[in-house]
Amino acid sequence: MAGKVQERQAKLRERLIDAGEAQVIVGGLVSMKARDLAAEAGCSLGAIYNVFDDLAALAMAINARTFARMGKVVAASQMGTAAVDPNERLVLMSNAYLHFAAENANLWRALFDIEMSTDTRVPAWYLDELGRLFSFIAAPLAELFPEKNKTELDLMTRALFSSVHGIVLLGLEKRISAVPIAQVEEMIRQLLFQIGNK
Amino acid sequence: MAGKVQERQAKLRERLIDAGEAQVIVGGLVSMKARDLAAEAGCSLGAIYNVFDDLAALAMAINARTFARMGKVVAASQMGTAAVDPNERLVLMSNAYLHFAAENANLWRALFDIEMSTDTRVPAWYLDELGRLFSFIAAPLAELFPEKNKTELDLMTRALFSSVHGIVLLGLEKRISAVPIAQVEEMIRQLLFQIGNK
DNA sequence: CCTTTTATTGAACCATGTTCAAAAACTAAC
DNA sequence: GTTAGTTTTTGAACATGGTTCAATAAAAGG
Repeated sequence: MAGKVQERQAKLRERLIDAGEAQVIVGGLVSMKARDLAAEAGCSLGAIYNVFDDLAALAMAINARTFARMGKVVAASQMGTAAVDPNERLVLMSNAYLHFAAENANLWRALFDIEMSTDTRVPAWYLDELGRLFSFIAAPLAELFPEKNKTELDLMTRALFSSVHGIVLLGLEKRISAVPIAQVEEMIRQLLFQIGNK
Repeated sequence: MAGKVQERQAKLRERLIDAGEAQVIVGGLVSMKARDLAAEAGCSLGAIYNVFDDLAALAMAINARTFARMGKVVAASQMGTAAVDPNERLVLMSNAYLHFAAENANLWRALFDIEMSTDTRVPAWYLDELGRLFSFIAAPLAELFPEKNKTELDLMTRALFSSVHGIVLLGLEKRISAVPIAQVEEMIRQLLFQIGNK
């Protein structure tokens, strides 16, 4: 049986991702410790490094899961809304983003905690997922601004995503701003309706 | 001489902040190591802990400097612009913020790297500086929206700051978006002019 | 001077990511 | 089934780095 090792390692990978995810949820990325993971996943300390290059790689595997989950949530917010006002579609999408971030605060933060730790390139799937997110935004925007070309729309899409991201980011930062979720929603709604008002 | 020790410690504090700041500039907050700081500041390892509770406290002292410097830059962008169109004033301010962030990337990032590390409260001066930043934004906004009350303006101010912050944040994240500064400026300009268009 | 108090020091402690020589498990050949 | 070779797994050991604290030095008081 050639695939026996592969399979066992795949199982271990899974268990480590599970354990890591659980830990990130309760204590954030910084609380994810190699020895705890090994204990939780029922493997030796070194075994982690048989299936992941380092803990950053494990963190990225967790991020892949989170990103996929978030993608589904954002996509779901647009299901059957083709006829809905584009502005309102953007609000629905942003609220989906906000609520995902609020309900998965530590996992969501981990998504954007990749850069400073290592100097490896961001993996392709990450940029792909981000691209998918952007395309969700671009669709209603294209309806709102049919006169804009691809480049202009692209810039606008990034600007809008970044803006909503910023509002969610600082809105969830209890330490700094401490705004209730409903107010964050209101900020997003205001921003998006201003944008739509040409 | 009673103040002799105080004075020597104050000098050491200063040297440590200098050394730490220099290190953050070149390698980010994570590259700031206790032993390096001691060597650079010409003191023993333990001496750091005579003048700072821990490295997080030193990081905060560096942040205090950075924040003050940034406050000056933003304030300067508004000097003598009382007669200028409020929209344009917001653009000037945001561009000042953007350029400060771009030219002081690691120091600027350190400003927002306080929360996850420790669970101590954000110091008062930090919230004060942030409040000052907000009030700079609130002034042109109040001109643009004279009908809004204090609460509404406050919400709008936060939303706007967060939006610009988000655009700057992701715009500078070379790893993720890789947008030239001029395009980031363009994003901010578009956003702000949309906001002003009632 | 000697004593007491205060400040400074850096070796040691602890936590934690990562490695790698040795052990274990597995495979193939006979 | 046994041996020899190969692959996988292991966890003790290493490297790094923040923090502490007993020991030392400096300062103050008498």
